Amino acid sequence: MEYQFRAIEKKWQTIWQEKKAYKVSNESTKPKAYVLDMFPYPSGAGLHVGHPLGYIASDIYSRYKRLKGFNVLHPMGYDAFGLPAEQYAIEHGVHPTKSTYDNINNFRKQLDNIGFCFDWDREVKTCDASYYKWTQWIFLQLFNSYFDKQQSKARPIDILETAFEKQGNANHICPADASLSFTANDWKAYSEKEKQTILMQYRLAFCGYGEVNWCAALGTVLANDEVINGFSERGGHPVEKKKLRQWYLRITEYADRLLSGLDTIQFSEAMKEMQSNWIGRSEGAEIDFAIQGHAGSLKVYTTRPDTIFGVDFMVVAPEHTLIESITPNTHKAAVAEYIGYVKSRSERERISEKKITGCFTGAYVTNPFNNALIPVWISEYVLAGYGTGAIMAVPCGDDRDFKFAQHFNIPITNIIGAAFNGEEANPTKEGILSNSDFLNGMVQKKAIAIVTQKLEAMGIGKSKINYRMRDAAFSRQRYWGEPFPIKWKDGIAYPLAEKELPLLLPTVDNYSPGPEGEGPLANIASWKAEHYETNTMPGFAGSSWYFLRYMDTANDTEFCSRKASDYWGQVDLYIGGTEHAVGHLLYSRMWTKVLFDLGHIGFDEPFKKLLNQGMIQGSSRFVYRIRGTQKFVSSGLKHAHEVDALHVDVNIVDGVELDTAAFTKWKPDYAKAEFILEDGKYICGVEVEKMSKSKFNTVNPDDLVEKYGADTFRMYEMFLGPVEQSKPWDTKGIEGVHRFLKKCWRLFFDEIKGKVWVDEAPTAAELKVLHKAIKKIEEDTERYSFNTAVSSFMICVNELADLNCHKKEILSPLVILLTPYAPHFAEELWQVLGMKGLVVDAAYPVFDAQYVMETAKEYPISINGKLRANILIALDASEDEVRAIVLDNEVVKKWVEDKPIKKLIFVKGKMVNIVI
RNA sequence: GCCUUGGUGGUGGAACUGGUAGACACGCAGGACUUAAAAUCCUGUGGGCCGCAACGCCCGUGCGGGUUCGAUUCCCGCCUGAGGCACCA
Repeated sequence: MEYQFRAIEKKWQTIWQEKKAYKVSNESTKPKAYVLDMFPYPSGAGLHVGHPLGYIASDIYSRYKRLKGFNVLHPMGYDAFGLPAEQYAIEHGVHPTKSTYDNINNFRKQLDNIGFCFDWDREVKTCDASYYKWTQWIFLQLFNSYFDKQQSKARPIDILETAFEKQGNANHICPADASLSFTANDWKAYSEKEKQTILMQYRLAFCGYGEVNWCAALGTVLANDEVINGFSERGGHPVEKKKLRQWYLRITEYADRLLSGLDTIQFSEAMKEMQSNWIGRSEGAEIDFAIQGHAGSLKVYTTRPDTIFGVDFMVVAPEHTLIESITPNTHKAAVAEYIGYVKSRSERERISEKKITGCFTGAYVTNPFNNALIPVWISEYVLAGYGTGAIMAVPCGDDRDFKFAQHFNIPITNIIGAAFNGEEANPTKEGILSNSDFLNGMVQKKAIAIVTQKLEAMGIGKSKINYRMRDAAFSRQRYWGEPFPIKWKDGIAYPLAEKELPLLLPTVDNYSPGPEGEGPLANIASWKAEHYETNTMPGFAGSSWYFLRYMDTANDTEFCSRKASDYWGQVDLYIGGTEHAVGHLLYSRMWTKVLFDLGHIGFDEPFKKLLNQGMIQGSSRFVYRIRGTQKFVSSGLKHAHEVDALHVDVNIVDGVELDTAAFTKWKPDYAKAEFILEDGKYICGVEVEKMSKSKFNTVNPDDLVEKYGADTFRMYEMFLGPVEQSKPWDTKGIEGVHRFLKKCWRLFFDEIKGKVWVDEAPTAAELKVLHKAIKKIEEDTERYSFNTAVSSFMICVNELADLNCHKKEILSPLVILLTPYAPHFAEELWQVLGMKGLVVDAAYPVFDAQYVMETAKEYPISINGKLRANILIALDASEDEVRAIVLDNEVVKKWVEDKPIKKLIFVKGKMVNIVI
C-alpha cells in the first residue's frame, strides 16, 4: 500500500470538519494559549506560496500547544477594507463588496487546502457591518476621551468638561496648544461652538487640518509611494501639497507608554529599536530668537542648547508661517521660487535628498546672549511637522549643518576648540566650550541645563520633550472603509449614539472622489443631507483591534465581553511580517492601551510575543528578445545583440531552462517566437524580486498541494529555512520532503507485503533514536526553529529505517511528534496503528534522558587551534586523565614533537586544545 | 539620506551560550534493480595540493583589520542584498 496523500488529506479534512475538531471553547480547565497570525488582505491575486509561511508556523505551534495540553485559540479572518478593491471598482465597475467577498471565498478555499486548524466559527471580516459596528464604537470611545497627563491614562471627556467648569484648564495643559489658557468663568461664557472647538483639542480622536499630497487631475490624495518627482505614479499628473480637514488619533499622548511598554513584551530587539526610533523621544529646549526689525520671534527646537554660541544660521521649513512676513521684498522672488520647487517634492524625497538646496530669506534673528545677527534660511530638509519647524544650525557640531554651511559659504564659528578640525562636524557632548561667553571652559553636556535655565529665567525658552512621531492621520478620502459615526452641524462634530451603530456604508454608483478633496461619500445626496462625515477610516482601523473580536466573535451587544478577554488575555504568539513594524503594531498597541484605560479590557499590551516571518521572494526568469524581432536569444549569448529582457512565467521554466514549446503557447504574441539556443538549450536570466503577479514569478500553493499533498507542502515551507528569514522561493527541493514522508510511510507499509508494523518490544538503540528525536523536535518547536525540526524528523526516520524498526511502541510516539507538521499523515497512521480517538487530541510524548545517555565522546583534539586528531575518551574522565590520554596519542606526539606545552585547554564534553 | 536586517559549497540551509564549519535536503556524477521508464536503494560530492590508494597537508563562512588558546559567532571599518520611512497592505 503506497502513500496516497490526496485521498488521505481529503478524508481527514472531512472528518475534522464533521467532528468540529478545531472548535475552541471559552470555557476550559486547561491553561490557555492564543496563537495568532496577522490576518491577510484578500487580494484578487489569491494566495501565493509566501502567504502560508507564517500560517503554517502558527499552525504547527498551535497544534503543538494543544498536544501539550493547552486550550488553544487559533483564529483567522480578513482585513477586508482597503484601496485595491476600490481601485478595482473604479477600473472595472465591480462593487468592492462583491470583489472582496469573491476574493475571500477564494482565499478560504486555498487555506482549507493546506489543512489548518483554524476555528472558522470565529472568522472576522473587517468590512462586515457586524464587525465595523464595533470599530465605530471604539472610535467613539477615542472621540469621547482625553489623555489625562497626571494619571497618564485616557479618561472620559465629560470629566474634563466638569473640571473646566470648576477650574478652567489650569490643571489640564492642552496637548494641541500648550499656550491655551482659560478660567472657569471663561469656560462658562464660551458658546457651544467655542467649547466644542476647545474639547476637540483634547480628544484622542480629533479633527484638524493637515497637509496631504494632492493630485488635482485625479481629484485624490496620494501616498508618498505614489508620487514620483512631483508627479503621480498613475497618469503622471502634477501633485501638490494641500491642506485638508482630517481626523487624527492623538497617539503622541501615548508615546511614553508605548516606549515603556516595550520592556514588558517579547519583541525582537530590532523591532523594539524600530519602534522606539519611530517614536523618537528627545529631550531638548525650545528657544525664541528675536527677529530683526520684526515684532515676532522665531521659535526653534534643539536638543543642544549648549551650542547656542555656535549658531551660524537658522533653517526654517519652507511651509513655516513666518516666512511670508519676515522676508524682505528684495528676497521675495527667490524665496517664492524655492517654495515652488519644494511644493512639488514628497516628504520622502525631501529627507533623502543628497543634494543640498536652500534659500536665504534676507531676514536675521539675534542671538539672545550676544546679540549677534544670525541669517535665516529655508531648506527642504527641515520639515514643518517636526518640532517647531525651525532649527538653529551649528555647523561645527552637526554634520548636516556643516555641509549646508560649506555649500552656501556661510562662515563657521568654532566653539569646541581642537575638537573641531574644520574638515567635518563633531557632534560630541564632551567638548570643552570656547567662544561661548559665560560657558567658556565648561564641558558641553554640563552646559545644556545651564543654558536652558538661563533661557527660562529670561522668559525666552524652556526645556521640552519632543517626539519624532506625529499624531496618526485617521481619515481617508475614500469609499471602501468604515464610515465615521459623526454628524456635522454648524461646524461642530457630533458623535452618533451607540444605539445608532452601525452606521452602514451606503451603496454608491460612482467611486470617484467627491468635490474639494472630499471622499466619494460626498457624492451621495442622502448622505450629505444627513450631514454625515464624508471621510472614511483608514485601513488600520479594523486591524487595530481584531485580536479582541476573535475572543467573542458572535457577541452583538459588546465588542468583546470582559469575561472573554479576561479568559484569553494577551496574544501569546503573534506571527507576521516586519513591514508592519511601525504601523499596525503601534496602532494596535495604542488602541489596547485606551481600551485598558477605560476599563474595557484587563491588559494594556496586546501581544506578549511577536515572531516576524521573513518575506518569500519570487525568483523571476527572463527571456531576451532581439529588439524589433521575434527572435529570443539564450542568456549566455545575449550580449552579442541589442535585447529587451522580458519576464517569463516561472512555471514554464525548469530551473533556468525554458520549455520553448510551452513558451510559444503561453501568450499569442510569442506564437511565432524563434530561439537562438546555447548547447541546444534556451537558458533564462534570473533575478530575485518581490513575488507579484505582474512579474510572473508567483507560485500557487494549490498546484503544489495537488502534486505533492498538503503535508509535504507544509513541511517543505518550513524546511526552506528559518521562518524569520527572507528567502527566494524555489520549488526544486520539495521532492526531498516528499521522499521523506514516503520513507516514513514505509516504516508502516511495504508495497508488496502491505502492513509491516509490529507489536514488539523496542531495542535500546531504537529507543535512543526516538528519544533523541523527541528532545530535539520539542526544543526546536519551542524556539520556532521549524526548519531544523524537519531535518530532525528526517534523521530520525533515516535511522529507524537503517535499524529496520517497525515497532508500534516507537512509531506511535513518532506519529504524535509529526502531528503538528504533517497532520493528515499523522492522523491516518494513528488510525492505522489502531490508536483511539484523533491524534490531534493525543498527549505529547515525554522525553526520558535515560535512553540517550552517552558514556564516551569522540573528542576533537586541536593543536594551536587547528584540528589534528579525534580521540574517544570517557565522558567522566578527569582533566588529568584526559591530558595523559591525549599527550600519549601518536598523532598528537607527532605534532607536539618535543616542544614544551604552554597550555592545555579542556572543555568537558566539547574539545581539547593544546598550545605549544 | 535615515532606521532595521541579512551575506556560509553549484542551491536551500545547519552549527542553540566563543569550542570538530558545511548537519539535513536539493542538484550533479557513478552504480544496483527494470525489456524500458517511474519508484526505490547504494556510493561520491567545499576548493586546492601530494599520491596507485590510504594517511595527510594548505586554503576556506562578503572584504580588510582586531580581541582570543580558539571567531560563522565578539569589536572596528568597508562592500553589498532586503524591509520600512507616516494615504499600499
